[in-house]
Amino acid sequence: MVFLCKFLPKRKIYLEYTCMYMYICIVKLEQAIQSNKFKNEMHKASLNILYTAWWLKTQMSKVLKEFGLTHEQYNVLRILKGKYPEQLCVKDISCRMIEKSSNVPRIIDRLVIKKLVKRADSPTDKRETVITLTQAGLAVLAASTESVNQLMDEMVRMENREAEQLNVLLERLRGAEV
Amino acid sequence: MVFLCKFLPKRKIYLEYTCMYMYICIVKLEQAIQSNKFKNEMHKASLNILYTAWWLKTQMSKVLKEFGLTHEQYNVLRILKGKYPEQLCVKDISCRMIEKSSNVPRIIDRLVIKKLVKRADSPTDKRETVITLTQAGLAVLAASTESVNQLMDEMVRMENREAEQLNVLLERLRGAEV
DNA sequence: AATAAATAGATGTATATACACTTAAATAAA
DNA sequence: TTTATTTAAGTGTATATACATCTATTTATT
Repeated sequence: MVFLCKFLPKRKIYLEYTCMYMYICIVKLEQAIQSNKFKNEMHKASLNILYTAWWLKTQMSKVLKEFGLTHEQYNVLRILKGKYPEQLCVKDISCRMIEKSSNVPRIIDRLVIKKLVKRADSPTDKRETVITLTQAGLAVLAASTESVNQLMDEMVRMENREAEQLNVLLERLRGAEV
Repeated sequence: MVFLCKFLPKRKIYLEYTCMYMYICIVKLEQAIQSNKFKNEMHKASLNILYTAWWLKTQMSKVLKEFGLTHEQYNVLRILKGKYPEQLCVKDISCRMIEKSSNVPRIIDRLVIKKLVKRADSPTDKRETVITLTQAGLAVLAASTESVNQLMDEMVRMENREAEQLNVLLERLRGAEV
């Protein structure tokens, strides 16, 4: 059972939980945002996507925190791993970020301080900086990825077929542009 | 056609677009994050949800910016409207936020400065503050909601049946906890 | 009634997002 | 070859998130 709450109440007769401490296992959107006034199913779906993304991020961040990583720092490390041992410049990382408007130079600043990545000038283009994973970065990434995968396995029990269908629908949603 | 880019290039032979200016109409996740290494369909689905949420927020924020609102400020206004003319305390708003960890007191600070909401002490509980929409708040909300709805109609062409199915799958995902 | 526990809201700090802007370098066009 | 355009990375500012902590107040328990 996964909780968002910091503590379980000591009293026999509980007071109301504040929303911050409320169980994260609430499933229904209507209950999570305490509203059932949706313009239509598409409106509900957009709120559902935003809520599910928050839910996923919150769960993952709890695990990543044990490794001193934020969700975004983890994303940068994974991108670097994807091409390892090749080096990537800041732009290459930005392009691969899930949230495109992330400020990659500053995320890298923090990873450099923790000695998980190294910055160097590019030999081919003097405007560029190239980023490399350090051995420490590789180790932290491996350990945290294992924990994240374990969390996902515990948390989400979805049929492969259902996940496939979800992927189709999400791309259908984004692609519906005319 | 919706762009993320600030400008269209003046040159005949274009240089590469930087990722920040790249078209937002990329549909395929593989292309958007330039990776096709997914552990399984569920892993891909989780990235797809995070990316789609970012995409939705980015699109909506562009519209809301014309009204001087952030996505979160808009969410607070909508929640207040949902119970209008009833007043809500900060906790009631927090519970209804899509992103539960939002810091509602500070979002309200900014809405108060813009005179879109009013703060007052609760008569029944001295710890509480009650928040009310002002006439200006109602007006800005009505206008911005119209624009947002219009955007959604233009942007997303999804069958009602598909949106329903998407809602089922998202709740299935969150509810799959054991 | 006195005390312990919990709540409501606010505040402080580190990190991240959104967006505008700057500088140096690279590239296309004149 | 000179100039205009574009790119890469970084910086500054306002806002938001994540999380811990504080104070006043309310509620349950003793």
